[in-house]
Amino acid sequence: MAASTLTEVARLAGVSPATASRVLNGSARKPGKDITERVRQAAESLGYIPNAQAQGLAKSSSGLIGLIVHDIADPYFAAIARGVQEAAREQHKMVLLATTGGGPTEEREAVAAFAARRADSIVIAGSRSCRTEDQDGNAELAAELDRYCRNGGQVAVVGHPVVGATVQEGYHVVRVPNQELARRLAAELAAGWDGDFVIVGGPEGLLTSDDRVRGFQEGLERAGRPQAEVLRTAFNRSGGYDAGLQLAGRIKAPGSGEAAPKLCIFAVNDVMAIGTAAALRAEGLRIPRDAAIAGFDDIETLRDFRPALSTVRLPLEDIGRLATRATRGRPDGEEGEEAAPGAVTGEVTLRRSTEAA
Amino acid sequence: MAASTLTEVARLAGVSPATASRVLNGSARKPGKDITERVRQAAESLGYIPNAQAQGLAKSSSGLIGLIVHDIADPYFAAIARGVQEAAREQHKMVLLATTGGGPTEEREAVAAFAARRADSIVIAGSRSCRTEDQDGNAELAAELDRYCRNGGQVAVVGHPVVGATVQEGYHVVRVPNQELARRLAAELAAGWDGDFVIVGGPEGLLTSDDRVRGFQEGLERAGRPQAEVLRTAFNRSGGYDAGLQLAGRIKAPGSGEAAPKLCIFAVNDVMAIGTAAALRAEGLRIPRDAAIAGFDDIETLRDFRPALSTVRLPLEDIGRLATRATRGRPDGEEGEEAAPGAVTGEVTLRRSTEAA
DNA sequence: CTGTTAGCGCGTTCAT
DNA sequence: ATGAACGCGCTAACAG
Repeated sequence: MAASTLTEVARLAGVSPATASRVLNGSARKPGKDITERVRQAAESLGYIPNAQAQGLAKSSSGLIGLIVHDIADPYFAAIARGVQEAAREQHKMVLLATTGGGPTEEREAVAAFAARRADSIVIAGSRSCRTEDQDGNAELAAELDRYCRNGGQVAVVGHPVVGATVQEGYHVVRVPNQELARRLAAELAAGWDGDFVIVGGPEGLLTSDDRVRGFQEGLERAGRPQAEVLRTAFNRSGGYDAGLQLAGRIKAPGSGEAAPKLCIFAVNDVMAIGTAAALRAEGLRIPRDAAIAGFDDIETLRDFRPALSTVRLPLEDIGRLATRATRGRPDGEEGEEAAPGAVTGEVTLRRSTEAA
Repeated sequence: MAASTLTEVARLAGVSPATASRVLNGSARKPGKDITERVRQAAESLGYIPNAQAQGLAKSSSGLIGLIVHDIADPYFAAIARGVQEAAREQHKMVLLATTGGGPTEEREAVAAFAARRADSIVIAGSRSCRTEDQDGNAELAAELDRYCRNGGQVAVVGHPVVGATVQEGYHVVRVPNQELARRLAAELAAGWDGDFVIVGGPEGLLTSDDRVRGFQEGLERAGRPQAEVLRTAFNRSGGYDAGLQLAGRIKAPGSGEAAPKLCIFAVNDVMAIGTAAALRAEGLRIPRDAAIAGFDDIETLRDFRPALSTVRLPLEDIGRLATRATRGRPDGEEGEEAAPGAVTGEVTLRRSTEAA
């Protein structure tokens, strides 16, 4: 009852396995027209499906692309995954998924698993961490990637290079201008807002979060504004919610004279911003009446949120696509000096959630 | 520069490949304690990573689970994917992802690709279609699945069995009580709403959509209400938006005497509902003041949407988990007669978007 | 242009 | 308890 093999097909067609292979799977030189047809029919009638494992073993290349995310249900990663998936399809490859929760240890395991499967390339989409507790994990992850690359694997990382990874062939980084974009967001916000700013950030050491915090502060400084206080919390909705509760208390508590300067909250990603907004609302506050709020990423599913969330648009899907393509050189016969892997740019998008009115 | 092999490890440890294999990968009988240690060290120092392709070839089983979705960026599928991923991890397997856009032809290709990779099991998460245009595609898909199962593959489908698929060993269906839940939703809605109902459904022939439409109509009927008009549109946000525009015109246009009965709109999934709501808003209408609206699925990311969306909560993550587990028998040594694959239940969740006030 | 031979890296019988 | 030999299904280098 096992699937039929190439040998069986060959036998039925009355040819050698090699010939059958040449007909059915892409080979340089094509057999005669008559033979070709016979083999095709035999394969058809047997319902032959090539064994990719065996092909991989023989060719030492698996047609697999490994994708590492923190959480596939997070719309940020889901969007990137879609881009990766598309690019993979262009390359006639399949995507292997690994969800790690963000820890370097689990990421290392994922890389090892991909290496074991002989994935042709690996895309790492989650933010890097440089916390001291992750130091050892990062080192091991770096070592694993290093080995993977040395064995001919291709790696693309979104955002930041893995801490401690040796730059080498096959190791690509799709840089995301988080800092610069956060700076511009701060600039535009500062231009239309008189009150104070507060930043709701992820845990210190999360590079993506840190970049955005730093950029935002820079933007404030250049605008002649005082630095914003930074609240550290989890890098997800519930972290945003917690911060929101805290801020709500603060907004309502003090001698809130009618002229108390309103707060503008910058959450370092949209999902956190939504959480923060939910908390404020739960505490009876209105946006942007009682406080303004801005996010980052411009998650598609959140675009219908009201009041519309000011944010920075990131081409998530493109990022996934670019990362995947970077692991393959230029798509189908283009040239150029390892042409810029396609610069990622974002766009500040001010909406109602930060309107002063 | 290629990765080191088991043979190399064995040589370095001064043992035979067979022994090395027994030590490094799970085998019944364990070699001597001293040998074991030597092999371990050799493997360590060489950075040995087993070649899963070769293992798979030898054992004819790949440790792979194939997951088929319409679109991984759709939060519905992303949630299911998370569940699948978790269950896969329990089974020490990896997830292979295929995005098909929903067409049976692409689904067939995905199944073939999974079969080629010798995936141990396949989870199909997208809704089935029984449109006549998909008839041939369905038949081929069914045939492909059939063959896959006959070769020992395990299949789990979420919602409906593939149209035309032969029921057989290894073919599981995780049933989702869409119809019943829609019926209950209609009942609860009817109890608190005097106006008319309209249904925003997906294209006719999409089984999930059809079930929900049918169930809703049944619920209305049992409540003594007239059948609702059904608008057919795309099964996604933009489809919902289009329907919303149309409905907005209708709501505003007629001799809208102050006592015109308000409309309650049931969109067959949350994403469509959000689209519809966005369109109404864009046309200057308010929810639930000018019209009520309800969805289906209770997508997590959409829970912070305001006004809070009435919907039917579906345990999406569990569904993914159950489907995956169904392909494996009971998890790690449980017993019972192919115990109910874990019944999926949902819960009507009324929120502000359908408040009569 | 076709068939033959020899591995790819590993698990698993068998003997020993 | 260990090692030798074979086969998983296929591709690639040869030979014809």
